[in-house]
Amino acid sequence: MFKVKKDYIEINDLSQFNIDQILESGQIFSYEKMRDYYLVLSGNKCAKVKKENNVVKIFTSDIDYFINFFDLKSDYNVYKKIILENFPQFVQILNYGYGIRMLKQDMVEMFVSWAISANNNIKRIKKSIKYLRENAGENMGEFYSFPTLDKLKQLDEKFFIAAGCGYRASQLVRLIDALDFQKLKDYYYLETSVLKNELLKYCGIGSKVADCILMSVYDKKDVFPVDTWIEKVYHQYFNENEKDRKKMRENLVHTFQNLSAYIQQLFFYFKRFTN
DNA sequence: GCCCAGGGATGCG
DNA sequence: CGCATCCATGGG
Repeated sequence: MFKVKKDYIEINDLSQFNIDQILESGQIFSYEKMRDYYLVLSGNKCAKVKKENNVVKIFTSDIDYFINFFDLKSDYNVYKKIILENFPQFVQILNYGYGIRMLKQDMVEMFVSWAISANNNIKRIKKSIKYLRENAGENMGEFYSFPTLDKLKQLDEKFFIAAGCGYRASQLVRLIDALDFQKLKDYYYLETSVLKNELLKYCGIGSKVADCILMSVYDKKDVFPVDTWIEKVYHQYFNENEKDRKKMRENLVHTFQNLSAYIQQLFFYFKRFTN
């Protein structure tokens, strides 16, 4: 699947790694398409992802971090095979996002980013997070780091309004005020449902945002964030009359179990870019 | 002008 | 618990 070189990671199995699909599947907001590579940011780290002939090269100064970030030790062709065996009706959706992988991202950045994402669109979300990086982060040369938690705690409501966060600005201040780094790390030991109840206590984190944090930070597989796009998929493939997102989520997790988070990304990517 | 975007907080029963 | 209403902002 991959080889570690001196200053980059070489991906040689492109049947389960497509950087365009990974970045456009809506799980990451901090990245930029440059002339001949992608600049991928996570917290205070960065990687340059270059497509070459039959390989993709990930240039970074922190190879171990991005091996984990891109989940390179997992074999997604195994996941895809299991999905095809059990749910052959989704072969088209699976083929469409064949190169998607589940990113393991920066903790604080995800709490803030997913809170900003509520009732928002990806273009505006990216713009706000870029503003946070460039106006409260550290200049790292080629990019700006995501602000540290200490720095975030110094920011006021006005700052988040200037960042384009709209009415979420006051929620963000309350959320950030309540965040405690050690407590967030201790959450790793909690089971999905227990942790979700903890996350729901924070201002700005409801059921959907909690599910996104569970999968992008805490590596939970048995969550299925239901947004407007998943709602459309649900109406198309499951029940066209269902309007209760909670019932959709419960049924989807019950159906897909530990493949839920991955299939959710596939569904989202498919619905967003077809028809 | 309306509708939509990776929904959530609040209040009311 | 369920349910309705309101919420900034920019693009279509």
